[in-house]
Amino acid sequence: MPPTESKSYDPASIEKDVFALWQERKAFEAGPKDGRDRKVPFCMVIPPPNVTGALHLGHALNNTLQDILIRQKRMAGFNTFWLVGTDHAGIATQATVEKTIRKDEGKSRHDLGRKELVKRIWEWKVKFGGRIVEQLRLMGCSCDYSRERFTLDDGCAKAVRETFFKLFRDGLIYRGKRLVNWDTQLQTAVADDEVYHEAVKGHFYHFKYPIVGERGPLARTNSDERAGGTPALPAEPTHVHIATTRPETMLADTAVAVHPDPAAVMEKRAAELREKLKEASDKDRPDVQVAIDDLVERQKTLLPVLVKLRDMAKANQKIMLPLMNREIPLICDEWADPTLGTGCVKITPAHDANDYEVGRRHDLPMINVMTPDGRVSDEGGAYKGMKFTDARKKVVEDMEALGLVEKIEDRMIDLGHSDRSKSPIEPYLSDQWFVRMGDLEPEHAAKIDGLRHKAPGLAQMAIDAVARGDVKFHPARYENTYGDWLGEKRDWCISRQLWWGHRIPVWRTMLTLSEKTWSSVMHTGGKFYRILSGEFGDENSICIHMRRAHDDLVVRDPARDMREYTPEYQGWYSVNLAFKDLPSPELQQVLDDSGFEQDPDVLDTWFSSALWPHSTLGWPGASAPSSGLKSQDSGLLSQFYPTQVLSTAREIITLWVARMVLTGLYNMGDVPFTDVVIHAVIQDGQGRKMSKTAGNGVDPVDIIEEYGADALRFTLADLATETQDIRLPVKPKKLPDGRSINISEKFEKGRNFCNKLWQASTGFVMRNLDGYSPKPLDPGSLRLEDRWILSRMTACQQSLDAALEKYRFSDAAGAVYHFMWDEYCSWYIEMTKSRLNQPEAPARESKTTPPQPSRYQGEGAGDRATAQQVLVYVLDRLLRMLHPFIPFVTEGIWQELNKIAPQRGLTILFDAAKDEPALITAQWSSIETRLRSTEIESEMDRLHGLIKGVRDIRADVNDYRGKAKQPSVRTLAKVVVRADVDTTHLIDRYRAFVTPLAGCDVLEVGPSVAKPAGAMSRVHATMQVYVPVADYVDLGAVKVAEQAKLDELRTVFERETARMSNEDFVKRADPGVVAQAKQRAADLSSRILMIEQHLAELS
RNA sequence: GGGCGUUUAGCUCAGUUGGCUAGAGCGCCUGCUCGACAUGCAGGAAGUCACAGGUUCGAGUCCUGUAACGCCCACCA
Repeated sequence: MPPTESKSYDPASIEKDVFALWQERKAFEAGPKDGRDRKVPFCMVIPPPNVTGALHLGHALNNTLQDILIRQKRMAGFNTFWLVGTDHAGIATQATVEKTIRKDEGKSRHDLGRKELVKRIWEWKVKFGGRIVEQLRLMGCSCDYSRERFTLDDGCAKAVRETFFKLFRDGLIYRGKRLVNWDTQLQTAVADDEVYHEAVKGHFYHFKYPIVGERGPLARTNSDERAGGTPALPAEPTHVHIATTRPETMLADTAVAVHPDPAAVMEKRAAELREKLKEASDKDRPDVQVAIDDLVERQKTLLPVLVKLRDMAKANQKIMLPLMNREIPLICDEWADPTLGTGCVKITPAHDANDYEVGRRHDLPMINVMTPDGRVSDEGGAYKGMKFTDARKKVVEDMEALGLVEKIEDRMIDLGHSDRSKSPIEPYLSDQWFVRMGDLEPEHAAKIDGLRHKAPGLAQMAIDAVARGDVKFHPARYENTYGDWLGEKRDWCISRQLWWGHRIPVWRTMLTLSEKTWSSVMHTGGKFYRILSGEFGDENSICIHMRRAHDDLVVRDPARDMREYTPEYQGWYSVNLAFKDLPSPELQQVLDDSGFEQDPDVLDTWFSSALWPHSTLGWPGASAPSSGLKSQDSGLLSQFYPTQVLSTAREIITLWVARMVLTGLYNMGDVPFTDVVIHAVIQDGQGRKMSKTAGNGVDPVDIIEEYGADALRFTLADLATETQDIRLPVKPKKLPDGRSINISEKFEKGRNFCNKLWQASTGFVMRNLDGYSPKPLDPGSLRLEDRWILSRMTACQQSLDAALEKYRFSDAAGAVYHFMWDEYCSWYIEMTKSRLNQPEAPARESKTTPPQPSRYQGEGAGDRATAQQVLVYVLDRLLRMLHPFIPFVTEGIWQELNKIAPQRGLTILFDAAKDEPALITAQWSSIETRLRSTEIESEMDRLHGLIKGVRDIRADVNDYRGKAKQPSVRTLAKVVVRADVDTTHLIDRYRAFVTPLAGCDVLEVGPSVAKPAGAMSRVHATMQVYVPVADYVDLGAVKVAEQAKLDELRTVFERETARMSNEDFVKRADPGVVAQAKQRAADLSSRILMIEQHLAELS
């Protein structure tokens, strides 16, 4: 693009070419061959997006931040590697493909079968799975696309098997009956965090269960008690009253519980409430009072009954479960809260998490009345086969028929729903695999190599790593989220009832051991024996786990521990075989013949993502020795593990970050990364989550089309503060093609910024380079403005580096934004214009002052060349600083600049510019502190003060003229500046750019120049600026303006003097602060004096 | 219920160990098509820093409490 025509920057015109250039140069690949010595590694792994997904704004933000980091490090000479890939995302992907198949072919997954479905999903993945990575390219993300990974690829599969095997062998994986959130539609267990709660309309059913025995209604023929009014039966309860929102689960009740000390609980609660009443606000008081009244009533009427029931429970009283006609015990358990409901609670261990715990405490049977598809199971008696929703109606009807329904209340119920299918969750007892997170017996823990730093368990090991500072969070507050969650040490359910994913590498069967079966199973010739004997591998590749059904006797090494038959081995065993490697065909045959079947479940997607940092770098290696489980060096692994930075959203700190730390330590003996950057969540303008369904989301690809990739990136970086949420006002926009998209005006900031840079570079700098030839310069040959911009440039570089160091992206973007716009464009470029426009003419010598020995030379021939040289040099440095944020436009400009001005050093200050054909791998600037000069900056501030003062007066003048409907004044005829000698020299020397920038024809300056009549003034500490304005406005207006100025200053002055007259302030404040205040007060006072004088003269 | 966070200009947000007259971008107002840029230039108005106390010479900043909002976790027979 030749710098001839003047038009706005068009991102689309260069983004594609620039990206191709980067790829051609293989700039993204780890260890780029660019001749630079890149020894120090810098590695990040991308949080793998779901392979089904499309880029959303959260991804855009996160990947912008990562790309900023990696680009900066690449320029700084690190051997950078940004690993990219996608996640197979079990449920999401399977659901997506199942849905298409159902729509297109009307078939379910069961119609297709497991093998076929998995094949179809792979086909789908190959065809559509590349979308999100393509979108990363659109954004300009400099990932190493040549090493793209997938959590279900062979390398990851190998890592998964190895990890599973190790955990299994170490006794950290177990299979147990546990309550899970069951999604009856997808027929899979759903993790707690995949469940959302939603209030739905429901009912609260009060049932009566008859008490068995002499006192109960089953003995007496009649029961006429009603709970309303006075209780007739403190002594003789005949029924237990329970309340439930899920009546159908009563089919699985195995007890009813009452609290062991109801009186105490009620009293304690009452005391709490009375305490609360004392401190309650007026608003809350009535509610608290109601609660107290309720409780008092309960103590009167309900407590005697509960005490009685408690005693009966202690006497092993039985209850008859209606409908099922099953005797169940009345038990004492603290779970039954006497202040809630009826004070008694039905216990359904197989269908409720709390009841499950109660069941375990009291050794109750666990009866599961639900089938995987949400129907009543064989255990449900007459209700067998009914859908749960239908069973509910029928149960209530039947209870009513028996007269056992006390009442039915309407109630809102907060019900768990599956994130995926949106169907209600059923707590369900099912067989699942778990990773043990809690602390182990010390002897057990000591035997596990993977538990580093003498950790007692997996969770604690990961907690300690952060506590030690091996992993740091930014912002630091997220360490709490991490630590709190891990601190619960809840076991991790890793099995999913899906077909898409890493299948659990365990083969299972049941064996009967008896004298009769012994030899055929365990002995020579027995098929199982071939496995036991080590024919297919030793304990480092096969782990055998036997558990006897009736007493949970565990045999870990049957080959060693069960050599000969003894009667004590008799029993039913469940046998689990875990293999580190996929079974060979021969072994597979043996497994088939011996009745082993592979577990049908797949692993939680997070299991493979947890390994992402090391599995993608090559762990466990092509031929990991099966013995030591030491990682085989794959090159990448030793070079890049541990990685440096992980950037992600806070919602997966627990699900993902914590588990990566855990498996990293367990498998590698070291944390997977040293720094975790947690970015904010982008919400819409009302603070709502962006979502497809709500239609309030912004598609980054739309933004790229509308504003350009750089605009997207810059704006996001600019927004990336340390807050937890970012609001982004969203606006719909209709496109010419009729499509409607969401945009946000926020992105205009980024677009405008890129355009500004483009205009300054191609429209100004490059167009003013004729005759450009860099030559050695020393600081003394530079003019004030040259030294000033170099000083400011250095300041910018300092702020930028410091901000990036601390992952403060918004500060980093802001620093470069203001340097480029306010200092380089608004001041420096403007200041060079007079030099560039008058190539041969030396700067005029002052007429009012004799020539001084100048501190700033170069005001003559060659000045133009110097201006060009500095202009180009600063642009060069600016492009380097901006490149991580807005890579496309900066690279585009760099390429043009290379053609026009390939050499761009300040030769004496720096080595001759190296040949840097691409900005992406150009060198990051080091900070040259000797270029920084606060003295220069403050001198320039004085000149800026003068220029702003004159502009200010002109704006005032035009304001008054506008009101009088007179044309505005562009250039003032004359400006008079009275200043001290030093300032006079300064201004005089630089009048060449002061006059045009201020906008005046004549500039008079001197320590004692005559003050013009009828002038507006601006006063500073070292100068007074007077602009005669009688020709433009009437003096009344001037007086008004001056008076306003005066009033403003007086207010501030009063505040300042009040402070100064405060003895305590003078005595106690930091001396520097006091001195500052003194100076300020003196300043103000002299300015006030000058304005007062000026006003007096005007009158 | 537990934890974390937010509350500063009309909007979106900065404001680091307490100390310049509390800032930026957008929007608004005034004026500018003068040779990079109207996606621009010059200037301006606009704030009881949520509220109430406290500590301090001094509080947007620290402490206590209150209110509203948001997020995460747990739980709700």
